[in-house]
Amino acid sequence: MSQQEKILEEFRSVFNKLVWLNRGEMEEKLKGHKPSEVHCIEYIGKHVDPNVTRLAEAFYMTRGAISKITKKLLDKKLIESYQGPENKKEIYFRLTPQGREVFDIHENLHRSFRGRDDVVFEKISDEQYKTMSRFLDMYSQHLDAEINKQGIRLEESPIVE
Amino acid sequence: MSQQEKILEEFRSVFNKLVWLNRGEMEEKLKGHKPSEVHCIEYIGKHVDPNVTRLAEAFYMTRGAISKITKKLLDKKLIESYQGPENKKEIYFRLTPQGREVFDIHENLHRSFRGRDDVVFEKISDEQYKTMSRFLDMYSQHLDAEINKQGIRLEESPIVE
DNA sequence: GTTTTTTTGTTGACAAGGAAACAAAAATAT
DNA sequence: ATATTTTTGTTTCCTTGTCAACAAAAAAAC
Repeated sequence: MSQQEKILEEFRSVFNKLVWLNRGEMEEKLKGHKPSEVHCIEYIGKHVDPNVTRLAEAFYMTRGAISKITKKLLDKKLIESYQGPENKKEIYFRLTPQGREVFDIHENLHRSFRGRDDVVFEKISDEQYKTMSRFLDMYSQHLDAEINKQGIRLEESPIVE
Repeated sequence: MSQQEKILEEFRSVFNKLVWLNRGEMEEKLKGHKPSEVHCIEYIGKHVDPNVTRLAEAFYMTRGAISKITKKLLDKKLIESYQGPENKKEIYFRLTPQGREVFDIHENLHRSFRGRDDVVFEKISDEQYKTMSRFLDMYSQHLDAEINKQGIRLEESPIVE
């Protein structure tokens, strides 16, 4: 196995563990709310004039899927919708007081997760941070370029009728 | 945003891009086979006497889900099942020649993905590798310990009737 | 050796999310 | 100004995976 594969595999493993570990506590403290619902609440609480389309883009999900989630949140009175006077098409969301409660619980959980893992991050020097950050930036840029190539290639082979 | 959150966010972003980018080509080259099916084929091709339970554990999925996937693969004649003489309960899988073809295509794709990203990894020095690897190891161990705590806590609160 | 418990694989009911079709509104072209 | 195209949100149908219940086999307890 190459160094490349080893590093990526380790990333993946750490991520899986992190997700698995956090989900347990999440489910316990936020019983009755699905992860995707909490996710939406978090986004709505942190952005101005969020709508179905923004949420979909942020989560790499379809508008249809988000539409269903926000509908459930509206039914539960955790969010409410509003519109601007100059646009009758876009529908924005804001948290209700009950939604804000869920939002706060979630934020506190995140803080506690961060605290739990502090011991690890304290041992990282600034230089080590920089090394990793630089690597991730490089990789990210490289992938952006490759995604761009893909995009162009797709456009270059249009459906002919 | 703390350094901790920043690094994790960058990890997540790189991963999303990687998945997104690779999936495109995968779907193109392995048309007619779902990602989860290919995933199972890969595992079956690389392990001895794989069964539903092993696959489920490897992918963090339920046995039910795996059972359905392997059923589809059996119908497509990409895998076949066999049993040992001393055990009438466990059912193992192996690739058919057709399944082997899919396996090989998948392996080649992986090689090409690796080649595509070589430019990035070539720029990483051995020390930088070590830094990242050490960090990931530490984090991984820390999470294992935390998961253990969770496990114990769960066992300590049995359902009383 | 018999009984109980655990493991293994399968199935059916259910929920989540994607794809596509759609209507209404907005933006753009002409 | 009008016609066309794009954007936005919703709904329906379909696929995938989870959960719970189950039967058969194996393992463990007694």
